[in-house]
Amino acid sequence: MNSPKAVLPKIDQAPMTLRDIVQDRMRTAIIEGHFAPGERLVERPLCDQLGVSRTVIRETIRYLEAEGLVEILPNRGPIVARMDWGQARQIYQIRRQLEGAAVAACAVAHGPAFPAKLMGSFAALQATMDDAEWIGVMRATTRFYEDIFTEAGHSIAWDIVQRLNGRISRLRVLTLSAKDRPRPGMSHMTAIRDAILSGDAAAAQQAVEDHLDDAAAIAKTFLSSEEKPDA
Amino acid sequence: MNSPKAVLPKIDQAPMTLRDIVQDRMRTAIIEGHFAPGERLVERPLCDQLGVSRTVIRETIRYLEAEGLVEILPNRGPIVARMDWGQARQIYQIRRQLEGAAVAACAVAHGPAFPAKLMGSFAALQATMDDAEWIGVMRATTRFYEDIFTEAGHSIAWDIVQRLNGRISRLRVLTLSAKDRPRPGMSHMTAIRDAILSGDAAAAQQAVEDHLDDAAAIAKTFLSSEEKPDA
DNA sequence: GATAGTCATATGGTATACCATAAATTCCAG
DNA sequence: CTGGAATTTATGGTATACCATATGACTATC
Repeated sequence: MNSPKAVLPKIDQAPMTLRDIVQDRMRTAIIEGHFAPGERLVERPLCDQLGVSRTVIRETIRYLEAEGLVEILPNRGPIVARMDWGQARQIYQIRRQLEGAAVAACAVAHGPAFPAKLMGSFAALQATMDDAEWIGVMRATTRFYEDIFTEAGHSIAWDIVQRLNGRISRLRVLTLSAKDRPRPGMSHMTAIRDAILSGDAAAAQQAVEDHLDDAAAIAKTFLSSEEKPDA
Repeated sequence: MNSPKAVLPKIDQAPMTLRDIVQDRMRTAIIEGHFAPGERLVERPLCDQLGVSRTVIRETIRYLEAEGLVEILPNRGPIVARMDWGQARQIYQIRRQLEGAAVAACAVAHGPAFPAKLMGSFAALQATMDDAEWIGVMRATTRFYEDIFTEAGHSIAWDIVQRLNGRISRLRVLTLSAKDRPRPGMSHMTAIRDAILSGDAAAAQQAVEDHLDDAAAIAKTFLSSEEKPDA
């Protein structure tokens, strides 16, 4: 009755409620920059655009508020969360700790099937580096790290890191498109991969920390220049 | 025209929307154990109990879902989030990193007014230790750590720690009421306080890690015994 | 003409009623 | 006793109405 190829690979798998769809759409819209930070998220226009009721929109906004992607101004309503260097600095610091621990744990504890898997997601990452699509690079980077966190068994830390990444997505885009540096992260990524595969936890952790220190430094220049045009 | 003393210090300060109140109530109800893990949270009864509309309840549940206190079963609805040792282990591990970093930063960077403040919240904590009210102990502990995180400027990490604490609140109660150990945490707390006030970052971090390793060990015995009655 | 007061509009917040679906339970027939 | 159908229950989803507040425009008075 259905398509002949899809026998029963996945019928539904995810009940995918309307809320989930809207959540996903709005989250990616914010992360990918279709809404600017500080921009108001007016309910009724969103209802029209997405074709859903206010209830769904409001529940979604609550969820994204808890995620830190949206903030509520008293008597004004929700806006896309803003970000200053003070917050970004903290986020990079936390990522440093969590990602460092994850790669270290992964380096010493990965199973026999893992190297092939990591090489795969690394190759995919490398492939995205050629085309200038930052969105593809970000997704491939996410998958690469997801493999590491999953193998390390750090699922909760991965959850936290993903949310933090959502909050600094704008900065990540800026650091990726820093053209003066020819694909800076790639050498760090290679170092991370090699250290993990060779079981060198300390080196892996060091590579992650170097990578994030770099990214934080770039992000700082951007944030400082754009948010302090007066000083 | 108004009260003569209050010229204009603060009129409202917190608009305190209904959602905020309900959120707070349900969060503390879950954290303080008035709802058991796995217990269903049926919307309409909650509406009656709290005297609010479904909208508020639903938005609150979305928020708590994002916080990890509530999970949604497909086609069943929300339940109080469950917890196994695998998750708890990760949470204690993350807390170890974040709290360790916070006390270390606080030790080396606290201002001149901070020692008095910390002594105050520590004294309050000590006072709660006498009466067996675990809820008071938990609140005092929270305030003690809040002072530290705030002074260290780690507000985002504090946010994360608080949410993680919410998810393991049941375990924290169990470790607190472990009667065989006569107030075990207090010596660690004293060590943390002294190390911070003397500016010894390494010692402070070590004390935190010892404390959390202890707590995790106790939690593990509880979780293993109650969740593996068959093995 | 400027200031102050009033009014209208837009938005957020809340409440309620309604429908569809899925799951569990109950009940009936074989 | 067993299998299946019908009912109940709860949720997801939607629409709508109402109120409070904030903002901006408009008007009236000095």
